[in-house]
Amino acid sequence: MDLAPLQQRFVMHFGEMGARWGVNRTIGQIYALLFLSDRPLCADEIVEKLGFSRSNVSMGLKELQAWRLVTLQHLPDDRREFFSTPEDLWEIVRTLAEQRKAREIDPTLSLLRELAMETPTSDEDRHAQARIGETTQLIELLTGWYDDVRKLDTDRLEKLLALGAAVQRILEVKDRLKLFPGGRQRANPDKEV
Amino acid sequence: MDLAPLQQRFVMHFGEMGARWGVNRTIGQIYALLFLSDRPLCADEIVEKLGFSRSNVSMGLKELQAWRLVTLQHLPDDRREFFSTPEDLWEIVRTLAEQRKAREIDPTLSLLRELAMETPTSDEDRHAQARIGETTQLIELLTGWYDDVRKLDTDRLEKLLALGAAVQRILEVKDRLKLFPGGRQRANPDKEV
DNA sequence: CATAATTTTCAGTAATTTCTGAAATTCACG
DNA sequence: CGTGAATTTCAGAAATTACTGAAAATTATG
Repeated sequence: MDLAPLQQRFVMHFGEMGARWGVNRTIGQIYALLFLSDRPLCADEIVEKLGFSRSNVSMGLKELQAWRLVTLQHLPDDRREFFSTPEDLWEIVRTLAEQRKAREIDPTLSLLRELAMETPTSDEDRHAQARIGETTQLIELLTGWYDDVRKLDTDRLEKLLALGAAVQRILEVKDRLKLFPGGRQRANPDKEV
Repeated sequence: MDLAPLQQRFVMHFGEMGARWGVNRTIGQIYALLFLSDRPLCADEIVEKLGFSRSNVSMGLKELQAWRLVTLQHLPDDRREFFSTPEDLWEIVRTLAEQRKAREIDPTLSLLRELAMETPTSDEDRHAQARIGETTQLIELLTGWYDDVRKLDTDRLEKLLALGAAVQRILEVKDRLKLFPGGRQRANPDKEV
């Protein structure tokens, strides 16, 4: 491996972490390398830097493209394919969230919904189904929230995140305004979201 | 395997999914079984239901305890250990988030902070370090938000999630109130959270 | 403290996943 | 359309991870 110590440590770490994120060591390292690079790299450069076989790098890049985590581009007067990651970190976060949802959450949710339709055959089944129903609701709440916030532009999203729990205080103010009116009144204050 | 079809499908699915969540098939299935069960189960019952070896079940339960995802309890006049998952789904979500943060995010964050301190030895290094710095900031923003919302009680958390992007509209109202005052004014409106 | 029920450990094996090198394929360009 | 540079495929090897059974350790109880 031919890398400056700083980059080496980063790349190694993401190799290990890759495993926890549904990709293998090779893929984690390739991604980390491209992420740090100040220019697109071609497959042979990656082979050189990381010491994997050419075919392994080829497969890794394929998978990273399937995840939409790297993009392919051509340089003028060069037949080779060059790869890079987005400059914008938020774009990366959004892609990761999108892909993980598609791979982990969506299939689970459709199974849960399907199971919730089945007719239970015993008390045990009835309990299991109740549990499955609760789980479905909770996941729907979480993914619904996600579907909402992902529509926000980055600037608003950052502000919202920076607010953190403070948003809660603002909501309390909102509620208090409803309880002790001074301005316009809602028709039915009990009907909470 | 000795399970009603409904439970069987659920258990199988979480066996596969377990792999994506940092545990293996056995552990995913054991957890799913306990999750659906209407009463605590002992190791031999799990062996019976899932068809794994006794030792494998023992190791799986150990790991689930390390994750704090199952709790051990004793029944009166019975020497065996019984296991169950929390009734409250939110408790489960919180535990999962806590554990994944501790296993994936925290080690990454401390490495990134360390690397940000190193002295770069080249232009390439300088670019890499800038990227690492950006990443650190972004992760800090996300974990800061998480640290805030996890302190909310379940009721408030659910309401906040249900609001979704609508919270954005409320914030806009808040901003407008600051810009066109009518009530009490903050001392220093620029000093945002 | 002896016993028997229960749980854990661990060395070896089975299963799975990752990785490689050789061969096949693709593709731009003359 | 032939050439050669670049990429991909894939069968098998290597490495890793999961699982088992036998033996050891633990623990409640008489």
